[in-house]
Amino acid sequence: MNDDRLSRVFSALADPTRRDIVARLAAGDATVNKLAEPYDVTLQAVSKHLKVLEGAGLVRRTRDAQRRPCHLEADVFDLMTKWIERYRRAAEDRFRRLDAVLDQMDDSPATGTRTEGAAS
Amino acid sequence: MNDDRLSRVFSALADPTRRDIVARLAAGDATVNKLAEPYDVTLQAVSKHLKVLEGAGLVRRTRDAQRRPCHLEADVFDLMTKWIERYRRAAEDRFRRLDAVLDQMDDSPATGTRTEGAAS
DNA sequence: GGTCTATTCAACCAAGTGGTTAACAATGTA
DNA sequence: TACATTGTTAACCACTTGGTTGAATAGACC
Repeated sequence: MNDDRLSRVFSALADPTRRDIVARLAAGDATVNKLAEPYDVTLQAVSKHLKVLEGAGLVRRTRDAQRRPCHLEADVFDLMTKWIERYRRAAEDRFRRLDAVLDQMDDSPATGTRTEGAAS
Repeated sequence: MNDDRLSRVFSALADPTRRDIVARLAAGDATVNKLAEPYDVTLQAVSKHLKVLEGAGLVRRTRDAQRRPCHLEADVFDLMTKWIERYRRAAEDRFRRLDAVLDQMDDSPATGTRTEGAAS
């Protein structure tokens, strides 16, 4: 289910710590310890965050001896931007159409054509 | 705090029902009852969802007698896309740089220049 | 084998979330 | 005024979440 995936991605990014992790991973791969350093939560908490990010497909973890380097998976961003852009564009188009209608009303204000709830 | 706002937006869109509401509002304003129709949850649940969307700045509610028409606020999408695009681009750039490094390594495989953890 | 390092798993806890039902508020209508 | 419509608020419940501590796993090093 694509819907579920989108939910997991948005949910994962709803947490500031996780967004910060993503931001830092955008600059380069890093281990769990390295990632946990700046935050004043336990290593286990960060490990959990990474599991969430991995579950959302935002992060991939490889192996390097005991280390578990984390890598940002940029592809998933597409899923989000596509969803967002789709509805943003729809909303903006509708807004423009409304503007056009209002302009037209200004041009000929006596036609009596009401546009109440016109945006179907 | 901008951080907090971003958290609320992502969190709001993490729910499929709320995303669906946004999708439908992109096609045009609607009342709470109208919005609640297709879902098999109570009106109160939908009302709560709308409150969350309003809190995230995704929806604005006006007044029309007893009715409370909901309107999609497209501006907030910018906040998300900006955040997403920023890190997507960083990740992709880094990916391209890595490609370039690997290409160069193919060209001259005997230079001995290791690139372990090079993406600082 | 023993130990250090890196990371995860398990059990627990307080707070938050999505849902419910029941009651309330506000506005139009007979 | 009484009633119907539209929607919110309040109290509650099951489940999830982000955090903790403590124990376990896995590989490197001596």
